[in-house]
Amino acid sequence: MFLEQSGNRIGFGEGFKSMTINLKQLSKLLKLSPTTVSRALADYPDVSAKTRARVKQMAIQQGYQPNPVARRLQKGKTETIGIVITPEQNYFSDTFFIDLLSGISNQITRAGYELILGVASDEEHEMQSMRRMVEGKRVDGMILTLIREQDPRVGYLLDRDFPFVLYGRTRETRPYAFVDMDGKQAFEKACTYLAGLGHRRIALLNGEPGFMFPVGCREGYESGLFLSGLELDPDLIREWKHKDPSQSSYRWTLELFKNDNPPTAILFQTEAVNGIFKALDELDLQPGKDVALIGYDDLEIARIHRPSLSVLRPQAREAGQRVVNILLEVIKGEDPGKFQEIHQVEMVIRETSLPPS
Amino acid sequence: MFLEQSGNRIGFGEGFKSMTINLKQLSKLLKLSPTTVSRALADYPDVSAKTRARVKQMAIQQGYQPNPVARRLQKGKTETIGIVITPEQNYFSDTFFIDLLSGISNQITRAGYELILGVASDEEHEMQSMRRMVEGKRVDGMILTLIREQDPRVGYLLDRDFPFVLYGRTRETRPYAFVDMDGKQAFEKACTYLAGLGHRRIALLNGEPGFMFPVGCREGYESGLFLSGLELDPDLIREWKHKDPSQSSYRWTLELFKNDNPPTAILFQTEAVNGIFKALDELDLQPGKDVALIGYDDLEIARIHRPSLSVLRPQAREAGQRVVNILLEVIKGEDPGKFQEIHQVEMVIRETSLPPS
DNA sequence: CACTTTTCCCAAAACGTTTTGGAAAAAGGA
DNA sequence: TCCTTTTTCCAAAACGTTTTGGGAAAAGTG
Repeated sequence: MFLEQSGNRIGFGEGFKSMTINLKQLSKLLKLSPTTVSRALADYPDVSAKTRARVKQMAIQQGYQPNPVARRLQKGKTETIGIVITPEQNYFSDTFFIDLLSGISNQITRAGYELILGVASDEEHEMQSMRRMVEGKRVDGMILTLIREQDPRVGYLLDRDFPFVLYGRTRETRPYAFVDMDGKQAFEKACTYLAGLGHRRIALLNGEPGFMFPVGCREGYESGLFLSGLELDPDLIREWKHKDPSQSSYRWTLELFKNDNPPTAILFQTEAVNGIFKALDELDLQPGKDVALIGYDDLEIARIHRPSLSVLRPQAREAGQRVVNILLEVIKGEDPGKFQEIHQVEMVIRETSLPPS
Repeated sequence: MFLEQSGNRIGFGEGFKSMTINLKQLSKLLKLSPTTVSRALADYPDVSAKTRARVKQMAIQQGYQPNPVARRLQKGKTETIGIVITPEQNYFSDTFFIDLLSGISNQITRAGYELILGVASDEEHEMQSMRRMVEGKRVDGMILTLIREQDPRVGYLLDRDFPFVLYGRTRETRPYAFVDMDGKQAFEKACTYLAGLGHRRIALLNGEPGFMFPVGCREGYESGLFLSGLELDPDLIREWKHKDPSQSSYRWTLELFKNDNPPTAILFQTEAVNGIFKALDELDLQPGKDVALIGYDDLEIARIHRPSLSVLRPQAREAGQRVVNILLEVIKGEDPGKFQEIHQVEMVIRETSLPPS
């Protein structure tokens, strides 16, 4: 009864489209000025409680929603934030990135903002897509992922004082906001755990150089070895490629076991697990039994595989939410240098982290 | 020398932000009216070639880009299209969805449009996210994926005559635009191929019921059996779950081989491959040798695995591009019923489609 | 030359909000 | 009562475009 009084619906199947009412029409209906209606809805104190209630009720009844485009023009804000993804350079390990995106989207919606997505094929298009968003005044802020050691995007944005937050870190002396996972601490933890079990030959199958994340992984690995009184053997470190995680990790795993003194344990990013499993299978080594394994990222394969894979589990969803909340602060004018968060990563012990046989 | 004349840059590291110039300023610089400048840039015939050239040159020199928000307000278009994804209900088989998204994003950018992304946790939030975009006047059109047999989104959009295109199909009598893969033809092709090799017991490990895609797969499977003179045995059909593709397909594969007369070949969606491999391994059956396998979707695992997996390969990128081009037509007012495309799917024969042993 | 047509340009309005800067009415203070 | 303060509302401007509806000058036509 309430809703059906809505004076705007004429027919049935076709009245829907005209259901949109704007501020002027709403104000006419209320016999008030657009100013007052706007201010009532925005809870300004200079409109009486009575009329505010009346306005709000009518707004709901009429299904009024301010036109976001008009609001944006007036406010000089796009209420939009941008992100560019580069599928070619993988990291699209199913759950991980989706969890991150899910956390991001969640907070963005809650703030009444919009998320616009760019998909780039390579580094150059990545920059191009970002510039289009920034210089075309299409977004108020940017979220950057898959950060490189030397990342031109960061310099670009800092140069023009444009709000942004990194998921990750880069080598840059000027202050900027970021949310990062503590890859170093994670790999250190995994490494000392394995050493504690008695492993003396622990290998690292690391991500591609050039990106920032593997740097922390390696630091943690080295620090873990040191804390456990183990020597670093460069022969036990290999790096796979984003373009082809499985193939390259397969090759490097085989390589590792050509060693006179092969590893009894491997640390790696879970993306590379298929290649490792395949290589071990070929070498007649049983994962978990003959070689201990701990991966970074808790992908589906890690849970489904038998033996199930011990992993380091970053909370991507929470990180995504933080990234957005921070970005909104930076957009408001807060000092980006204040927001530098490093999140702990938990270790999930499953079946592939046993003592050496 | 050319660029450095740009009168707007003042300092160096901080002049960037004020580099944005608007139409009024540009027109003042040119000693023309904003009208003329706007029309010159839009290639209207009522501005002389000479001034048009002068305007365009100055626009480039000054780095002028029309403010998209202002343009949208005036034009009454958001120049934005929306998509909502639901990671929980998977289908996020790495390359597939990313390829689709990549094709979509590609065409959207080329048209000067924006792609806004919603991430929903379930069916309800999916609808909610879409309604926010539509009723909040945030988009000109919607792209729908992961279509269900009875899909409330389609009815909703048709009811209010809002432009949209499906990637997939649904059960709906009113005309609507879609781009779909010919799952039926693909599975029929795969099925007759296997039958041609001599397989007589061909199983189907199909996607979750309720969604539209598995319906076509089953039709193709049944039709393939029929064309090959084989009986349909309901015992050879099982369905895995989106929530947990690997686990459920693992269970159902084991189930299939409890049969007195077990299959010698399995058709399935590649997402389910991990569970199948695992089950076969446990049963001491060699993929390709003891059981022929053909998956739908050419994921990375299909190429990396040994033996490599024969697959049906949809051209997701091309489909994504078509979806956008069609949507732009529908937004222009073209009849959606005119755009109903079914794309062929190619079969890639690798190592898991041998004759029965 | 006088008239019509074409070429080229522009002032003003419009898109739908929010913000600015009052102003009228009501309430409070003397 | 008169003056001041508070409350409540609103007209007009602004955001940066595009579109509308001319209008002046130039070119063509007889």
